[in-house]
Amino acid sequence: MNAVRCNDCPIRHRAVCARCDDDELTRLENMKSYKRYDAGETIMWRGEPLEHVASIVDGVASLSKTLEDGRTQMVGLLLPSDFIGRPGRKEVEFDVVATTEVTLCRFEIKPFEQLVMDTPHVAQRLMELALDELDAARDWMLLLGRKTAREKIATFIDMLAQRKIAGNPESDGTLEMPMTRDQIANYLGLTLETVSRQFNALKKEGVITLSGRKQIEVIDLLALRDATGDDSDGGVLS
Amino acid sequence: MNAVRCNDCPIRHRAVCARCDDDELTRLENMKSYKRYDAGETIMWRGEPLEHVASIVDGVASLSKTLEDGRTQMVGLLLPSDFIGRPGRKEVEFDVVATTEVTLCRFEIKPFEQLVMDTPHVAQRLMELALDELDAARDWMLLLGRKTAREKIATFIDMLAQRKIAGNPESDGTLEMPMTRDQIANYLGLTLETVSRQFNALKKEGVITLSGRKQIEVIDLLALRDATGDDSDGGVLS
DNA sequence: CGCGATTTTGAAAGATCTCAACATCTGTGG
DNA sequence: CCACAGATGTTGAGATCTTTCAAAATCGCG
Repeated sequence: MNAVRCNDCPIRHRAVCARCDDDELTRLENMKSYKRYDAGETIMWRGEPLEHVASIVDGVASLSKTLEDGRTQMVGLLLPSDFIGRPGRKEVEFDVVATTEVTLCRFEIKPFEQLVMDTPHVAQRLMELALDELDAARDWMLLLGRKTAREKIATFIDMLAQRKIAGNPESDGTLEMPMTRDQIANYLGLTLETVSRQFNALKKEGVITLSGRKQIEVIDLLALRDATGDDSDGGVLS
Repeated sequence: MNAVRCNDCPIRHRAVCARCDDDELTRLENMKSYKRYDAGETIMWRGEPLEHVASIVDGVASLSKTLEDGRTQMVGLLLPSDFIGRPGRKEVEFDVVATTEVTLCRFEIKPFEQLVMDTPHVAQRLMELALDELDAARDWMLLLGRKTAREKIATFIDMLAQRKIAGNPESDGTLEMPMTRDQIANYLGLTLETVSRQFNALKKEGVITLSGRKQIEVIDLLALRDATGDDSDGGVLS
């Protein structure tokens, strides 16, 4: 069921195949298969042998690690065009879970690794994606290690806002959160109660409004930015 | 002052040049230069244009990020053979500071980038190093987000112990900490007082002994492992 | 030996978590 | 179309952990 041809793919220009020429694309086209997962479904378990690598075509997935006693921490959030799995790794290092409904474009690992050996375009793009993830992970480390609960929540909302703006310039400040309070807590290194309290504190102060379970509207973006604790000049110069 | 020839280099087999053949090595040999930094010296400042990339030949360096009000968090620890800087990036994303005395093997970024384009061996190794850093960053996220102060300290000591054992099999459990309490605190997302208290708590329990400022001896490795909060089977089978 | 830097220790404040009850949402079946 | 049930989210109060502020002790270098 390869409904979508690579040239029509929504992530054609950002995924691991971004730089591929027509020949390379044909080769990928022949080895790919789509697979859909429901929200909440586990895509890969930690320790499982790695049989496929994949690009996220649609939806949001998370990577998480768990301590002996069950405490868990998300260590990555995968959005469309992000890549799952590493050539050269035999096992999955963490649980990969579909946060929303997710569609993957999968490749069997053997032929994909061969492709990476053959085509610098793919290897290069894979490198860029890995470095982007590393940057994101490091920002996250600062958040996890040093930010207060309030700053964590503000940063999280700000991140959603920026992504929304980037994707679709005419934004009215309304956002949809792709996660439950519990998932947000696991993302931010908090408990779900604290997440709830901080959301409602920002609401009480008039920085945001909440409606339904997943709708947020940003009322005062400056106040929100201020609450993140980050340097104020986050690249927003004219 | 290129005292050391690549073939005699202590990190020859692990650094970015690990897979290079003789021709490639000659090319690197011609573009490299060594530079030494004192403990505490800043190697690169955040936001600085990236003019060199480098391998750590000797010593320990750290990457850190800082919040508006001065709170700082280390986001990486660089040991010999680790690589500083990314082809494709224009700026340094964080402060790089020499934790101990450090010797770098530096390459100017332009010719190095050209080399990466030309030689899959270097690109491939760079990719592996980046993925290793990503794994380390993710383990650190779990620590920062979910571990208690006690678990953080135990994990830190265990990490030192494992590195010591890996480097030098006949180990007697005596370790030298490469950092001050303050630096350890910045690494673990704690305050220096909490670091001190947790070290002394482990000492009081007979898990470790402390002598001088930087000497630790691990008395009860099992108890230490137990205190890390990690899965007990950390790859120590057979 | 003495001084500055680092580390330890104490006490109190503050933040987040835990446990528990209650409220609200969503979608399913009558 | 409504009512209901389970899942999700909110709120409260107290416990716990870590930080903060302050002072004293120790280390190691000159």
